[in-house]
Amino acid sequence: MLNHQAALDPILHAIADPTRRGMVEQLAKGPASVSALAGRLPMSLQAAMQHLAVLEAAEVVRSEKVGRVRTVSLNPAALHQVERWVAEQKKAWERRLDRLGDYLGESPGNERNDHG
Amino acid sequence: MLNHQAALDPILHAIADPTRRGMVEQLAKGPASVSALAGRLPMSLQAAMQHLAVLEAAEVVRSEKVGRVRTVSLNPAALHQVERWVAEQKKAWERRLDRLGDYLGESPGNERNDHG
DNA sequence: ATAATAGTCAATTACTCACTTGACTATTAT
DNA sequence: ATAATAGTCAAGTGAGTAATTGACTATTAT
Repeated sequence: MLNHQAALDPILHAIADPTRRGMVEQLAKGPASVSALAGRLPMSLQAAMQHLAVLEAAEVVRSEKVGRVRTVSLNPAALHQVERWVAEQKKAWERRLDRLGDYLGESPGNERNDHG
Repeated sequence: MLNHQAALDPILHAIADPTRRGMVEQLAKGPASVSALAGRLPMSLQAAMQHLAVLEAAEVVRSEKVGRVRTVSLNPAALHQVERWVAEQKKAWERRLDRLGDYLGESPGNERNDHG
């Protein structure tokens, strides 16, 4: 509930869906139109557009309309943010393991947990 | 809907929630009991346990009960998988930019999109 | 033995989500 | 001008989610 990193929320929610993740994978290879993206999917164009709207609201994706075609492209910055958060957690985890190693030296025993 | 990377789905869904992401952040600093995790949160213990169940089902977290206390700890492998997927997308994106650079040489112009 | 602690199970509720269908607007091709 | 293409808006449905409350079981402390 606390504001850890506001934008991560919608970004992660957006890419948690396999349909939307598929769109991101397609877009990683280059921009595409709405119908190109929707074309492969076993669902209505409208459903695909709703997925696109979720991706765009999360700023995982940007789009621009020229004539009657809207071209969608990936915004790598959003993925970058995910990568950063994950890296931070892994770093914290490894820092802890290092500290454990220092304290324990070579004697094997139980880890100390922070319960309470 | 297609099976891109089965386990990513529940993992990303699990960490898309700010409460659960907060738990992961706490666990990155070291294992904790259920009540230690729930303690800080503005919700019932039961609600916190349901979040924990989501994290555990996704294998973002593991837990073991000794006596009356269940100790929860992070499974870094899950975060690793997220990192890998994100890295793959970024790699594909950069590969494309490189190719574009090759084709265009030095002349500035429109990018070619894969519509259709 | 009693009480406090730590966790669990189950049922309910309000809300969100992933679709659907149907009607409609612009743009481009014939 | 007509038709086909590309996208949009809106309303509705069924399933899933995040929370609640209440009742209950083990374990540990006094």
